[in-house]
Amino acid sequence: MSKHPLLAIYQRLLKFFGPQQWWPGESPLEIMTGAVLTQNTAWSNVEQAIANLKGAELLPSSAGPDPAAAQQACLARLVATPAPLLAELIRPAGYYNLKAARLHNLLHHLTSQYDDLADFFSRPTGELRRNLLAVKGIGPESADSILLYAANRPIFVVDAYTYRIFGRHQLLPEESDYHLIQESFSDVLPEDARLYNEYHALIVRTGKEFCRKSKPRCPECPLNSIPHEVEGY
DNA sequence: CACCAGGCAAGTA
DNA sequence: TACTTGCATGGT
Repeated sequence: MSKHPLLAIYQRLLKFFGPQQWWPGESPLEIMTGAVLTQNTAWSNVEQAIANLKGAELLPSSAGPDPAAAQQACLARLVATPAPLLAELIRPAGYYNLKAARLHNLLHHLTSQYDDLADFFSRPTGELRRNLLAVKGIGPESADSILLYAANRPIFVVDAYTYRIFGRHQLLPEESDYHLIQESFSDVLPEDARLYNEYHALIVRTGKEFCRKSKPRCPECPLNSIPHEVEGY
C-alpha cells in the first residue's frame, strides 16, 4: 500500500523546503488585498504597494490592543478612498487602475452585504465562495486564496505554478481546467486547511526556485524522482 | 534589449 | 465553445 503521489509530493516538498508559514500578511484584510494585487504580478511588487497602504493607514500596520477594531477602521477608510488616490498608492503592483477598481468592488460588496468582517467570515464556505466570485475582478484563484488564507477554509488553491509544475512533470493531465485540477487534489488529500495552506505555499516556492518559464530545465528540482518513489501505487 | 510575474474579463469568430 | 487581447510595474 503506497501513498498517493500527490501526498508523497507534499511530504517531499515539506521536507526539502520546510514549512512556508503562509500567507505573508498580518490581517485578513491585508490578505484579501494582497490576493487582488498579486494577480499576474510578482510578489515583490505587491509588497511595496502594501507598504504604501499601511503608510496611509489603510491597512493595519502592527498588532495593536484591538486588531479587529483596527482592521474594521482600515476597511472603512479603504473602501472610501477615491479611485485615483488608491490607484496611485498601489501603483508599484502594476495594473493599478484595474486593481484599484477590483479592490473597491470586493470591499464594497463585503461592506454593503455584511455587518462587518467577522460577520462575513462566519458564513458557510459555499456562500463565501459564491459571493467572492460574484465580484467583478475576483476569479477562482483569488476567491480560493481568500477562502484558504483569510478565512482558513479547506479549499485547495490552483495557480499558474500548479499547472506548470504538475504538467511539466506529467503528474496531472495538462488540459484540465481549474476545477478539475482542484478536485484531483481535494479528492485524495485529507480535508485539512493547514495542509492545503502549506501545500500551495510549497508549490509556489518550488515554482519560484525551480520551475519558472525562463528556467525550462530544473535538474535540482525535488520532484524529479517522484515517479520512482511512488512506483507500485 | 526582451521576457516574466501567486489573473481576470471582454472581445472575436 | 475556444482562442486572443488589454491591463503595467519592477526585477532578471
